[in-house]
Amino acid sequence: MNARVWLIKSEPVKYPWSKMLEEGRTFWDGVRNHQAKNNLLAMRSGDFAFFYHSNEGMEIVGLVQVVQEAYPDPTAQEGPWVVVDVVPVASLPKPVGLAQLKSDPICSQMALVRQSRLSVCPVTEAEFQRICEMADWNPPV
DNA sequence: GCCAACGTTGGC
DNA sequence: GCCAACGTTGGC
Repeated sequence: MNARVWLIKSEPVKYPWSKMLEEGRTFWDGVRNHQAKNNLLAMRSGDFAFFYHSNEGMEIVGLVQVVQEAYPDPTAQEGPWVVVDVVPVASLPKPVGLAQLKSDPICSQMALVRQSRLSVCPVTEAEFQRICEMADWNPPV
């Protein structure tokens, strides 16, 4: 695939996957970390992102697609913060938990695992394939 | 509930 | 410019 793959985190208490499905489209706000912001800026329309539940659940539950590239965060008073717009693509048949990722030779090297506080991180092609496999899912790409 | 990782702030 | 103090995130 040409599109790149990312992973975005959300606490289910604040914005669960069920709400993403319900709303159909949202802007991804709240990023206040420069590394995460740079990742948002690097996203292109058509890129995909796994949707990860942090804190509670601690698992990848779905895939979204970027439909609007970075623009200023409407919820930020000031600063360089940006958001992107995403739409849900699919729920994973089997969510993939953090423990599973950690025990997998490919996925244990993920930015998600190595840098637990980074809320927007890149996913490699190999990691993407492996996660789809673990999720019992054939990506429509 | 605790703690590690890490970013930010402010004194010097 | 360094570093201690502190706040936040997120896993356990």
